[in-house]
Amino acid sequence: MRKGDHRLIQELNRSKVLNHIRREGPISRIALAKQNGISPSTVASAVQELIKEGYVSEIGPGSSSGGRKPILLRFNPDHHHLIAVAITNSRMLLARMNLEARVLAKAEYPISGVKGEAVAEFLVEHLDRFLTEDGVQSTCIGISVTVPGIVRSDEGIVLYNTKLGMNRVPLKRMLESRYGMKVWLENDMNSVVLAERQFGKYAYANLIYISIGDGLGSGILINETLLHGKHGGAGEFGHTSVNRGGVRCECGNVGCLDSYISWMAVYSRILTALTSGRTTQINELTGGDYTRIVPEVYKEALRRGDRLALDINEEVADHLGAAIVNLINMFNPEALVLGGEMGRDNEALLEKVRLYINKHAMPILREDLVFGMTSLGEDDKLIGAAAVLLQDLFGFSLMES
Amino acid sequence: MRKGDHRLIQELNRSKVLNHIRREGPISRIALAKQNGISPSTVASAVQELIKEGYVSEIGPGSSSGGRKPILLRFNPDHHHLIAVAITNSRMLLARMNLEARVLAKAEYPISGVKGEAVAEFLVEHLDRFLTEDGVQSTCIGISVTVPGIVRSDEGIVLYNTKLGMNRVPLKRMLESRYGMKVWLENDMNSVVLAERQFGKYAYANLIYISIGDGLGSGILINETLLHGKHGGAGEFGHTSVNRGGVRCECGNVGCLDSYISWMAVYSRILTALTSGRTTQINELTGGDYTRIVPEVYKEALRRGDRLALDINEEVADHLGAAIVNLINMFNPEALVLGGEMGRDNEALLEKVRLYINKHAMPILREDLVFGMTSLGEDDKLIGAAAVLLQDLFGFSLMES
DNA sequence: CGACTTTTTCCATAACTCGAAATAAGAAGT
DNA sequence: ACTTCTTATTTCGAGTTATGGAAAAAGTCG
Repeated sequence: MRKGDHRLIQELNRSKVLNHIRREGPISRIALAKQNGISPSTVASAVQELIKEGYVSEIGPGSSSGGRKPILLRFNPDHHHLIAVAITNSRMLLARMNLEARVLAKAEYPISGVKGEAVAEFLVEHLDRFLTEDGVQSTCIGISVTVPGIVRSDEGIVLYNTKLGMNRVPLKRMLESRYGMKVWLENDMNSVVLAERQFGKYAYANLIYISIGDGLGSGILINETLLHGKHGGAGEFGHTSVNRGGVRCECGNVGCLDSYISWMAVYSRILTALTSGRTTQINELTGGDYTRIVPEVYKEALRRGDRLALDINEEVADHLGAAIVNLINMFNPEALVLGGEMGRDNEALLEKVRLYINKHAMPILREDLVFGMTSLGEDDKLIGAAAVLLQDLFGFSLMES
Repeated sequence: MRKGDHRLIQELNRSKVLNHIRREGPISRIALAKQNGISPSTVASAVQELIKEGYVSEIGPGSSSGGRKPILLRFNPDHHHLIAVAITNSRMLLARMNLEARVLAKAEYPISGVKGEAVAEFLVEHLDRFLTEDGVQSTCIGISVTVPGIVRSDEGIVLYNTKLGMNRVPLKRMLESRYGMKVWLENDMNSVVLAERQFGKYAYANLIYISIGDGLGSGILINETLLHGKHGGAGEFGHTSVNRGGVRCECGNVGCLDSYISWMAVYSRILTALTSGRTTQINELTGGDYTRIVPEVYKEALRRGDRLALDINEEVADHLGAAIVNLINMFNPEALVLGGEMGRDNEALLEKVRLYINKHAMPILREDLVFGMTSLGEDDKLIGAAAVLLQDLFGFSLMES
């Protein structure tokens, strides 16, 4: 924990002023002073420094009620930029973003056959090219990387990722020594829940994000802070056992939620139905080509009211609902967000799960619970990477250094 | 959030010094300065104040390696005291305790037939008498109360407790206005997990306490901070559903863990076995008197290797094990502690659950996981109440005031 | 145009930490 | 017993930062 010295009070006040401008701006110096309980002189000197560093700009006079017009200040998101990297199990996204998590430039590369340490090499190779682009005026704050799997964000190590075959890869150290910039590393689900809070429509301090894709993952925010657990392994929602008599999972447990409601589970149920000759609109949507059955097709079938899709959806919703009610009882969150390839835009699923929650969760815990669909677009993991960096850049903690 | 001013840095340094003496003392001023990165002069002035207030005492010279002997300082737990109140569903405990959570004086009253607002009156009545005891020299810091049920500790309100019939009782406000002292209020399980960390043998920042008694409860510590959730309703471990086809629980869910492994569930299974004529040592232990079947008897039967008790234990361990593995996957804790009437000293259960964990939890999450029995005695909830107060008294937070 | 308001800037002051020096007290060698 | 060295504590001046009040700047309103 930090000690108390003059640097501490100055950094704290600076951080309070900057975040207030970020969130409530445009705003005048005097309003900043009043709303934060800091004296006008202190605000003035903090603002002076922030302007010099390019984080804040004066945008001209505001309106007055009989006196000097205030000089309004706003956060300036474009004087600096950051590099966001989102690694998924199938592709790698690179982006240059501004301090409001807007994508300024983007590149995407499929990862196929690249495993283990080679993933880091693959990243470095493409990042080299991406970073040497011309015409970038603003200064770069650093690189923020999100990866699926178990990540020790404090040490910057990818501890464990089956599909990419990564095992104790010290990605942060590798990138920092190569590029001489500060590097952040975080689990992808964790990054997205931060992003939903900061840049989405879920500005809650106790927020849970649930992603249904080829696996099932979650990111959990408690008192504005990510739940990491001892090794960064918290939030393994997909390996919650929902059936003690179920099949053994690679994680060691039995009847894992993952094996009931991930895309793989849905896909195999569709295949079983198709091979047993059941009629479904999925056939028309794909022209009978099994390889063209993807989450989008399934969701389209749902929207069209296809019986098979609806049946599967019902089953998924039941399992998911039960698991989510357990989450609600354990965490008492303010809001729950559904996302991932299977969750996104899947209104049918959202509604079914909502019904389950209303029927089974404790009234006091669900009455004012917000339950909704992800509000970030397809760049969610890039925005997540940015959110991780920005939370650290603008946040204030007694723990650091 | 607090602003940065001179008071902040002084309070922070004072808090660092005091806690360092509390945890590492006896210790000299110079060692405090070195280990905290604070200058000797600052330490000296902080210590001077702490001595004046009675929190710290000089205990004489330590040993030297060729120079002036250091003056050792120790935490003085007896210059102040606090009042701890533990309300359970069946009785009320009052105690005067010192700042090391040692019980100095204790009283116990059965609560029978007292419900709702009357519980508060009952408390006040006995507390009046307890507080007017003679011979108390040290100054009283305040009153700390623990209650089962859903508690809004920030607002000091007992939101909800079925068995005591309490509903939105503003206990903190009531006691503060009557006694003119600061009052703390916390859920009982939460208080105990704090106590296990501070005064028990589980000094982990990420700790989960599980209590099996007439109900099933948990207290969860994340990064040294209690998990409260939005309304203080987090940690309702007993209402985790483990069987979607199970019986409906009063909480609204189905197949709650509570209905499988609480004392009520065990008791009813014993009764069923007895009435169906099964032979068991429980008969000998109770002389056939069903009303004398209590958790202690069941645990004694277990120790004696009674077949029925062992069978029930196996079943309980299976359910509990599955639920705990889910906890491990969600929280990735450093340590898990088992307590409560059914858990305490129940080595058979501990071992069975440990086996289940080793078989089903993800290796990376369980390898260095500590799983053990509660280390606090029967005063656990009183020590818990003290821990809640002391955490707030000695801890430092940017949030307060 | 003058009186009044509101915002911003400037400056002397107070509070606190820090580092160096002074003081205190004991250890070790002669 | 005396000197020298080592370590701990205290003292004091310097440095840093917030603060409150005064002054300046820039409006509004009649």
